[in-house]
Amino acid sequence: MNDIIREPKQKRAIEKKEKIIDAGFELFCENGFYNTNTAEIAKKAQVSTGIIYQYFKDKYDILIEALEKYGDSIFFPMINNSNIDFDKNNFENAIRLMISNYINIHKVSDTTHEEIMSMVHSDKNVAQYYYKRELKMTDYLYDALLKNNFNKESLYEKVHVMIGLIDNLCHEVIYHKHSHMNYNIMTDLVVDIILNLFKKDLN
Amino acid sequence: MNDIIREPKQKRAIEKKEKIIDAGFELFCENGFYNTNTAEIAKKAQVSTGIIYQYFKDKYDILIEALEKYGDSIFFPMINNSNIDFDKNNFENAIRLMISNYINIHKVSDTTHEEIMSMVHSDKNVAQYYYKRELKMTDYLYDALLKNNFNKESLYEKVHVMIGLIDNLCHEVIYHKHSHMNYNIMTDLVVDIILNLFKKDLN
Amino acid sequence: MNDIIREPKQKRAIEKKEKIIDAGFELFCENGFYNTNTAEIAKKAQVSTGIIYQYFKDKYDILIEALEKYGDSIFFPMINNSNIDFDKNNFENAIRLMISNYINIHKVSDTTHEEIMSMVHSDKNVAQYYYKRELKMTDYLYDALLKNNFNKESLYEKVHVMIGLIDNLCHEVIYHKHSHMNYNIMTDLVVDIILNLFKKDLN
Amino acid sequence: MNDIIREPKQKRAIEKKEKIIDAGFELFCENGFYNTNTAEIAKKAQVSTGIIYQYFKDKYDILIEALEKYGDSIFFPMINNSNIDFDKNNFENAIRLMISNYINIHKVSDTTHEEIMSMVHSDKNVAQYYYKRELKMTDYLYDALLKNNFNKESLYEKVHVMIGLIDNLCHEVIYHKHSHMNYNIMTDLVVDIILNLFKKDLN
DNA sequence: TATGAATGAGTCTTCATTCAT
DNA sequence: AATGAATGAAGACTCATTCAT
Repeated sequence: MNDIIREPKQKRAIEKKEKIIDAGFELFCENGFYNTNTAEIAKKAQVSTGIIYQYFKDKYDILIEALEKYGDSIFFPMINNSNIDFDKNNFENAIRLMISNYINIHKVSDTTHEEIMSMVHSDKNVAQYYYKRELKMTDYLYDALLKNNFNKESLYEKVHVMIGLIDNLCHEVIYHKHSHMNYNIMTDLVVDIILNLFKKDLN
Repeated sequence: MNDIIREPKQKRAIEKKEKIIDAGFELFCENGFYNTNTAEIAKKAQVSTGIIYQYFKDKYDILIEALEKYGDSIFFPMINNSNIDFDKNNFENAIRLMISNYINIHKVSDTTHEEIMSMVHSDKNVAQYYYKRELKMTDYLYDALLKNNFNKESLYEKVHVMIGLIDNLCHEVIYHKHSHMNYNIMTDLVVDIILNLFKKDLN
Repeated sequence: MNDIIREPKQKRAIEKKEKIIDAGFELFCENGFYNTNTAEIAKKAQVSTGIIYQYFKDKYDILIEALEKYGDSIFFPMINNSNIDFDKNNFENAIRLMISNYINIHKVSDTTHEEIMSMVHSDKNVAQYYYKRELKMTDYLYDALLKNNFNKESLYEKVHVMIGLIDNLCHEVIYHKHSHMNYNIMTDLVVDIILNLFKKDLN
Repeated sequence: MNDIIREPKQKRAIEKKEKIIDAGFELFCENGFYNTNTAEIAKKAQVSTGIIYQYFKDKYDILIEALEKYGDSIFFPMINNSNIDFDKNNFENAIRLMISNYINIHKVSDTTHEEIMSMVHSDKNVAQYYYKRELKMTDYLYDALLKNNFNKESLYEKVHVMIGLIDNLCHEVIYHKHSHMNYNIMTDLVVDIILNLFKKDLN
């Protein structure tokens, strides 16, 4: 294993490194880590195979750097790109918006999310990133609700339960297709539960 | 590929096949599918590499047969081995029992569940098994509640939401260790939500 | 390697050995020696794999015994099953009959002849059999012509050349399909040559 | 299967590919395709096993490329390296020269020709090459005779019969060693037949 | 005799990583 | 810094042959 990892400082070199990260991550997300080889990554990044090992310790290192770069947008995209208003008067809308955001994003990049979650479950470092982002997301919502004068008591736990509910619901809608399940009912159920969680705050 | 797959009929042969399935599955669960090779499986099963291919089409086939064998107990162990009483008067206890069952089982086999979930997310066939079991679990609870005179309306969806809540909670307790999180509060929260879901049934 | 090869004396055992030879030879002729495995042979012969090694030293030995058994009919089938009359007055007919016999037989078992010839070219023992049969065939024709009062001088060589001509012609007709070639002309040419070879005898 | 087959452009790489082809072909010709493994090829070519699969799809692909390279000189060497004069006044000499050429070349590379012919009989692609070369050879002789004012009628068929006669004779001389056969007589016989074939052209 | 389960050396092929240029 | 050719260990799978019953 090469132990001289160069940290690129010239613009072109930095671009090259980025290209490798992007190409690698795209392939990992499409086909999984084990089904992606370095030759493919190099080809997609329009780079030679040798150069990869100047910027990265090994193939796995590409994954790690990619997570550093794309963690936010990949793991919890629902808050990343949109500014949702969590005003008490708008709360139900806010929740429904989060749900539809989540579903839409995942519908677009189907395999991506699955391959990432696969790695979350099999690799401790990927799991770390996932949990870190989950925490960040929880904190973000916690702060947003606090700013909107929601009661602080058990707020952290409530937020976490809320995220879990939305997460489950969305997966159900996107992947499962259990034939007996009525997703409109289930969505209303989830929204009701969340509103109920915060009922003291909302009137 | 060898197309003569023997279906063992003699007692010793059946035992041998079982041994391979068990050894393979244990290794897959410990190290993941890609990090387990056939030589290791053979060694752990105290068997030659060749014999594997008399009973299984390929390495992947071992995984599939293992899922067939252990699917129930692996995917949704909380109901598998215990008979929980879902009488209305006992409902809160029943829920708390499911939660502690779940947590206890998973604490024992830490990596197992994670590696399995990894495969659920990366392999369509494993995912199939998972969803099938999830459905089975939902049906089981649905029937149990119906038998105890819970209202049929939206029952299926409620059960599914309930399972999701418990699932999330348990993962949180077992893996996450978010420092700010109070798990007693969170557990109470989840129990409350579930009781609330069925409040019309419970008084 | 097992060095105790049993020579079966009971009727059932002899039948079993024959069955193995037949099954093996059929498969060798269909798919080639290297693409045939002992499991297939055993299966086709309705016999266990183990028993093969009681009657045969190894897989190759099956081939050898099969050649012993089927050499005549496989290598030079044109004279094997038909009694052709080589009377001088009927000579042209006799030749044309040999040609059509040859073509018909080979059209039926296309791969057989090819796989056999492949082995003739790669295996010294198979080659031996081939040459032995070729000689036998030559002798047979030699005797037949002698009996019909053909001149003895250079007869042996003439017969050999004749066989070669017929052999080539038939292969051309069966396999080559050279687009520019007119096979009727070629056949007449070959017949003429042969008649000419024996012109002193024929008038 | 690796789908990145490199077409080498640097001189050294091209040499390496050639080395693999040569080593592979030599071994195939010596021991047959099935009795040659990639490790041997790599060793003989002074190359690592891995590199083989950068230049060739698989082991079989080496054979195909070798045929492309050596097909002419292997299949019909009698015309390849010598310019024979087919002038009518020199015709008998030309034929006798072809015969001795053929015999000499084959005496040198004994197993080669046999292993190749073995493959011709068992592999459709190799057969294709053989037939293509045979055709080329026929065309070459056809053109040569035409240029020397031989009659066009049935010329193609005559040439083909001639090649077959020479082919048979040479094999007889090289391999068969039939004890009763007088090869001088047989050679004279074959030459006579060929002269007779073209007797209208020759006086 | 007969079975068919079992063996394990051997085969092709892949791929992360290194190295000569 | 960069290339891409080269390495070779490792992996999945096959199959002739042996062995326990």
